[in-house]
Amino acid sequence: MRLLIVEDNLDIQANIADYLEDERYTLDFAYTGDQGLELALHNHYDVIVLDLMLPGKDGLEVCAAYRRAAGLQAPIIMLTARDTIDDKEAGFDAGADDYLVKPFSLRELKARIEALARRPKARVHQALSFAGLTLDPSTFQITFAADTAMLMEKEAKILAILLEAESDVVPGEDISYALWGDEPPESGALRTHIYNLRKSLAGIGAPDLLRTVRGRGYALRENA
Amino acid sequence: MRLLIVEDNLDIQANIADYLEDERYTLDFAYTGDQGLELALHNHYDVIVLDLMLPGKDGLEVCAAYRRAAGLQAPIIMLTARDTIDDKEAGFDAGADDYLVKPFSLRELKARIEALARRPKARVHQALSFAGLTLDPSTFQITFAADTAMLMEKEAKILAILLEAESDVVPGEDISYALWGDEPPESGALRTHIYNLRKSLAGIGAPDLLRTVRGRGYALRENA
DNA sequence: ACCAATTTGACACTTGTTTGACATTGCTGC
DNA sequence: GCAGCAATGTCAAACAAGTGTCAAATTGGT
Repeated sequence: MRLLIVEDNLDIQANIADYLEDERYTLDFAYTGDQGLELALHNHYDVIVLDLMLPGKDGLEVCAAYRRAAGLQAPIIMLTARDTIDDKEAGFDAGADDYLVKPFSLRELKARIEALARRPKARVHQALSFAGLTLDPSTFQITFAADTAMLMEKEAKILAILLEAESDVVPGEDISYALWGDEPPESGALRTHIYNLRKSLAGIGAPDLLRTVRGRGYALRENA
Repeated sequence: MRLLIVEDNLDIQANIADYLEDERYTLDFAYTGDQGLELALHNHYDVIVLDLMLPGKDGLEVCAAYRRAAGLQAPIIMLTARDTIDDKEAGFDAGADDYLVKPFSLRELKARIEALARRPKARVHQALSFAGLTLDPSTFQITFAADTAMLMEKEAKILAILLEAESDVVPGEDISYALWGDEPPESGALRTHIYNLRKSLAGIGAPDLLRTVRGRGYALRENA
């Protein structure tokens, strides 16, 4: 089981580490809210233990930001010295699953971690859609009317960008950057991907949905 | 949202009723452990609030009995006057999802109810099975139609992970982490285990059940 | 030392991506 | 209009990374 502990107090951190770091747990630590959020977004954890008062982003902000990021939904235990009802409610509203007031017993922390971990992981599947076309960003499956098809990763990513932009024009350069970052392929691979994406769209009865705006980029067409 | 409140103290019951019985909640009440278990087993609740000290069966017994009953896994909040760590641990061990010490704030109760309710419903640790394939996680025996076979530990663990994910894609990295933690074998041992697992599946007449999603992981196939 | 389970490593195969050569389109200024 | 030209479309072949395969070596327990 993999845990993320976000806590700036080194004593508390050491205590938690001593108590939980047996063979069944693997712990990652963060000292600031930003660091914690970074780790949480780039790794998979079974449970996240999050202090409320942190340097940088505080626990509530980290919690809310993490919950906004799709696809990542590890249960969160808030840790805090305060214990007013308002704080607790704010914590739960931000998306925390449990709330523990300092000083707390390590045995209780462990019990609550295990209670949360045995709940099944929440899955977030929010589909992107526009003009009758739907894309599931995690499976790369597209749906138009009754037809479906699978896309390759790059094509799906391109389509996701265009769907998010709705009918706005997206510069090819932006798409290129989203796919490859600073170092895009030298030869126009993007052209090929657009070509393949169009073929897939035509295959499910949505031809001409993806239009070219010469010199400015690509966009989805409102009507048909 | 439908709640079951198992509590023998009529005052507390009335308080909870007053506070929670708005349009968003429907409350059922039970006064004894037996009555509570009866109701819990025959109805679907989103959350169950369970007092620890009850006439007849106490909360721990009710909780454990409910958890043993397959198919019913509403989250349970334990309510109690005691607050020693041992009691809490006993509660979590019995299968409680949260624990609240009397006297408690009704607002906190509500916040915790909502935190539990928004988690997806737990499935019982029913024998792991999917698409006609069954795995006994303790003996590593798999069954498909009339055929059975034994798996090695690693292969069984991989299959268990995939079965839990149902038809979702599980990244190879996640499987790797579950098997070996931070330090996976350098060479692709996972590939070999997948290979062997496939051979075992083919041996009992379930070939092609385990599919590869290139670049993203492995998953079980719904149909064939 | 033996046995079973696991890991290693070499190699073959598969598949998504990129390349490059060429065709087509749609501007621009003459 | 109509060159001229840059941007874009088309497609098959080449590439590289990911994955499958399997036998041999290693590990860890009894």
